[in-house]
Amino acid sequence: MSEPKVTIADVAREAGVSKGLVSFALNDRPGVSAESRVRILEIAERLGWTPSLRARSLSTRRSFALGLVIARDPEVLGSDPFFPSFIAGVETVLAPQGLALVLSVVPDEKTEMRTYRSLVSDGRVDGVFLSDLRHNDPRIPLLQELGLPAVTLGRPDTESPFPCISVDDTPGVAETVRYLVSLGHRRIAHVAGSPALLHGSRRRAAFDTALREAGLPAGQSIETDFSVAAGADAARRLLTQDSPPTAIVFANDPMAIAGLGVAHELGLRVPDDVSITGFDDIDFTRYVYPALTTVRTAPSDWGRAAGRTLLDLMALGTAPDVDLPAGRLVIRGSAGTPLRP
Amino acid sequence: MSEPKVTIADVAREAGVSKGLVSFALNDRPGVSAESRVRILEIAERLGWTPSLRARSLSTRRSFALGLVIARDPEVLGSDPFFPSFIAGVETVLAPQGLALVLSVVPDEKTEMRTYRSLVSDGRVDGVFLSDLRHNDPRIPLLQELGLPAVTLGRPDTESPFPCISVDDTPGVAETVRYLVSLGHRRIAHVAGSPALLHGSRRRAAFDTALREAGLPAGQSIETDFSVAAGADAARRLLTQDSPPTAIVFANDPMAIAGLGVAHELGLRVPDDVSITGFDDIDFTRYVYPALTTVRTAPSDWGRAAGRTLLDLMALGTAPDVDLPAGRLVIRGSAGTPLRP
DNA sequence: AGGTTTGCCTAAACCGGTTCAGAAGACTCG
DNA sequence: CGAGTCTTCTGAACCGGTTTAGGCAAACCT
Repeated sequence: MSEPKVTIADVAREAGVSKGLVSFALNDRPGVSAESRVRILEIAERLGWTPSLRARSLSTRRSFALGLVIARDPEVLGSDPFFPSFIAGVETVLAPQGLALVLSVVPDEKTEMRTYRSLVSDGRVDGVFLSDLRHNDPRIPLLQELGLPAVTLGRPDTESPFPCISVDDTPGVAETVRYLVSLGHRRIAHVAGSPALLHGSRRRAAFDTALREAGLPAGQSIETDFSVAAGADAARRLLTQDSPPTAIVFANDPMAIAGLGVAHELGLRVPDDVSITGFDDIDFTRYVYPALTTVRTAPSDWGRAAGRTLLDLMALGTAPDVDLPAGRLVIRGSAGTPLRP
Repeated sequence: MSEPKVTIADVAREAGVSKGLVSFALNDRPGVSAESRVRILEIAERLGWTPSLRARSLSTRRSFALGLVIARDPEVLGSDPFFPSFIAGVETVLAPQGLALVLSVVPDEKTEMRTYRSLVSDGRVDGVFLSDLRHNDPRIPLLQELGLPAVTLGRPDTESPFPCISVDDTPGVAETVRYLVSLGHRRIAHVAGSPALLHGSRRRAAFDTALREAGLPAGQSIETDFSVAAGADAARRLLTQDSPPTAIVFANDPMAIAGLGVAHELGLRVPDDVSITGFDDIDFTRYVYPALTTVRTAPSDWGRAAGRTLLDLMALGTAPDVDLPAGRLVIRGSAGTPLRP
């Protein structure tokens, strides 16, 4: 079956030159005559030579792979389409370069730190993506100490030596709130994501600011862990109290969809009795009823940008931050004029 | 920062023995006196030696990584929580062994085949998981030819040299149909998954059989690609025709949730006017309205079983098939007695 | 002319492990 | 006591590339 792998030594012998020269020719580096170069390439081709990643790894001390460590409760992970799309985006830039993606899904943050350490000490990856950025993220100093190139998904709130790919969630949240206000809403609540996560607390801050700018009093906010279950709980709490909000801004779509379910269950009409908005514009949003008004983000663009930036960083030693265009509000049916403001 | 990596040569020098002996001691293989062994281990420990995966890879011709290639439209991938959970399950068995998971998300089947080839020729992985099994799956002969250990997720419909992890979907579908019939439904339709995918066509066959066994005439089936959008389209077609079905069995939850949305949009009451059931019991099902009656499956158990089986296969050269317990129907509110049978 | 540079190439070391042939010493056995 | 066997260990080859030091000849000075 597996015909004996042909090595550069075979090519060298066939071409009557030294191993070193073959290596030079193959990597087209100077110091090889044009004539020899084509002959060597031709012979390598004819012999069906393919480079041995393992040998190359050993001598160049690179692994030709990038890492992504995801620390999330599998439950939360499942309902969040961010990662599949993000990964698909990353792959579009890695694959052409012959780089692989090493994925780790770990249950908690402690394991996460250990995982980074072992990825490095095993030399498994040449760089990593840092997602779900947290406040004062301990992974940044860790990776700095480990000397591993990294790209952060989101702008860290601490000093960071790494380039970041970020998108400002503020405009999307602000647009949402303005839209709701323009429809006549005055009691607007927010179901926030995890306050430990930067995008969670930033969306919340954006919400607070937007209310203030609309001249409204501070609204209710409930913190969650971004999970569908927590979103449902929060919605229930908000909607079963006295004088419930007429609109709820959810920090992500899965929670908003759960909110829709809760509203229906409570016999409330959406958007007549309560308006609901989401964030991310996942696949589902178009197909729930009423279709979800939400802010569109583009996870696969993140993936592409992150991949490119990490490649640049590794090749050039430095890479600029990337600011992705802010998400725009997509208006569908789940938000409307309140029946009883 | 990065202190010069300590190698077995350092340990050997320090212990006053040869490199070979150190290697033997470290891998605890016979031929080392108990005395030397502990001394070498002690010194390795003291020096902070850690094995170089790269060097080991080169000399043992193994990569200590397993591969998963996912060929799916990113859109479909995003709404399907199978893979995140599956991967989390796989990781629980890989991580303790120091194995990594190499993930590839590719857009189409052609790229998929190329990806397998390059994973092998690069020696990136020691084995792979074969998911989304198709009829007459070309990946099986390919992997056989490439000599790569593999585990199939689902039982292939062709001769296969690989162990498979499978679960029989028939009981779940049958239970669903029986339940609907017991509620009084007579016109039951099916929104099937992709006929190219084994689990798609098997669920459909199970549906047909179940109807027959209930003494009902063949029901309507619509084929889809498992995507939310296709599910919504199918639901719309089914529900807008003359004498629409009173119940729709969807081949997965995302489509069922879309079906729920379509029903609402058409002004139909669920379950009074139409009952809807899903398959998989994803996170969302509990939180849509009405909560989805569906069949529970356990993707992370698949992951664990697949991981263990692949490890066994690689270690022992053979591993038995695993039959996972069939999914049971989870009764919630989306299916009920038809108002107008 | 002699010395320096340049272009092309080779040999060998190196990356950090594993593995194998065989040496040296201790032990067994007839 | 000498041959044979075990155990323990060494040295070197090996995995398949990259990289460096240096050799040799032709071209380039002045």
